[in-house]
Amino acid sequence: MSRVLAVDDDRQLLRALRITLRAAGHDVVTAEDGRSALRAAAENHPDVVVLDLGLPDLDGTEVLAGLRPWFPGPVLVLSARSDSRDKVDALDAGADDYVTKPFDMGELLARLRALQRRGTPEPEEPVVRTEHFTVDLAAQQVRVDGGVVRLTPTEWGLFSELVRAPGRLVGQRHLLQAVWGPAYEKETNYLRVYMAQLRRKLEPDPANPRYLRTEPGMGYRFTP
Amino acid sequence: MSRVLAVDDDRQLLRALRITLRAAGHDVVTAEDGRSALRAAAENHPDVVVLDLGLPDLDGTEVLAGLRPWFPGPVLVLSARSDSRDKVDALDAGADDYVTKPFDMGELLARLRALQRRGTPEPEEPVVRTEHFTVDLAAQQVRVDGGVVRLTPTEWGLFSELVRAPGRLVGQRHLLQAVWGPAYEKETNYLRVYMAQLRRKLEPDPANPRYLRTEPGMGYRFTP
DNA sequence: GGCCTTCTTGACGCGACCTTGACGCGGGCA
DNA sequence: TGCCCGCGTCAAGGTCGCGTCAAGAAGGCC
Repeated sequence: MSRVLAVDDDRQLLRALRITLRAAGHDVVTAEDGRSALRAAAENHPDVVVLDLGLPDLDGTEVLAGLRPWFPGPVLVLSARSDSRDKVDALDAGADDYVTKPFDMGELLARLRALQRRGTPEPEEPVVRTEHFTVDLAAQQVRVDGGVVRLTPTEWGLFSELVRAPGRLVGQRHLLQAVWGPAYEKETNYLRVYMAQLRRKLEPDPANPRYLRTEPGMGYRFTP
Repeated sequence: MSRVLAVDDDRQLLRALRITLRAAGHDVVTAEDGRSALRAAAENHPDVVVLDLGLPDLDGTEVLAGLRPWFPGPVLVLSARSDSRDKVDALDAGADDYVTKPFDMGELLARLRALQRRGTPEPEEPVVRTEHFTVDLAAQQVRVDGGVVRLTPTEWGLFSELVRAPGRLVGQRHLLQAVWGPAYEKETNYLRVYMAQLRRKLEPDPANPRYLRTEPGMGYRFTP
């Protein structure tokens, strides 16, 4: 989902962080001291940083100071010190959140979610364009020559499955299972009927399909 | 500097908050329960909200749910409960930070600074206009041809869910879960009844809906 | 307590969608 | 050359989902 740089000199905690973050779907990079943390951040371009304040070589605020001028993403600070002055210093040095050890992993993940929610407002706009039509996967809408074409639920299920794998061959078993369910893996005639309908609605020349190609004996392929 | 809405039923704490925040240069608005908090937020358009979870009338997450759809700014939650589950729930409900009572005022101010420093990346339009009516998401009000049209709570819940995703298809399961709760995911007849009422109130020609379109078998779509 | 609004629930007709079967065509193969 | 399998096309039947109406239940306000 996103790349996290985790910095801590406690190897056991670092291992726990790596496992937890990875299980939550993050790509994890680690560092055990301040200098390597700054180097790792510059090299790997993480989306978010989890930073322990008590590092052996640099003070936590120094790492923050080295990070902040160029790193725009959220920084969550971990610390064993619960004194308010430490929190204020870290937050004013550029940290976005401050969690005192020991902490609950679920809470850490929730705070990371909250930070990321604010950080990246729009993840992406999945729109696929071809010469003849455009497909908006988020809005579930297809336009042909500017006009909106309505697809039935089954048609959309089949079509979106193909559009999500542009240029790639999608097996008929995979399509049948994705749209109709595992019990229909043999009903290849369904595919024929609905592919014909899709071509009639979308292809400029339905008899000679250009975008929705048949791979005999294998499956179908969407070629933008 | 900026306008802060502070919500707490403890008048003494509320007074301390007002004094501290005002000394830090903020414009302060206060509320003592959930309903007046939502009203005050809609009327005063604060930049940031400090919200106590233990309110007498509404659960804290309900206030968050009422706030989040249209309020883009940061929300800092105060609570006497230090259980991790409470924190995770509040953060996932849309809170940006969670501070347990008792807390240090300096830390609270530092956390508010950190939240405001990150700013509000979502400049979401609180007002949606069409040729026939205008929707004010903040004030929860709809005007048709200049006249105010009253919507019942359920009608508004359904309608706002659609307006918040203009042009996008919203699945019936999503709508049912958002308005009635997860236990009602199968009651599609609710959708039919209330969509008919909304069309009767808003559409110029309810028999041929122009803005609230049906996508058979999938859901509904608001097209501005 | 009585009135009003709002929500829930059921029934019914209609149209669209899914399913199913039949047929023709073309390529691979003996 | 004749057969067979896979694909495309078409049409018809049955089912399902949607819109509509109305009546009963629940809750708030005077």
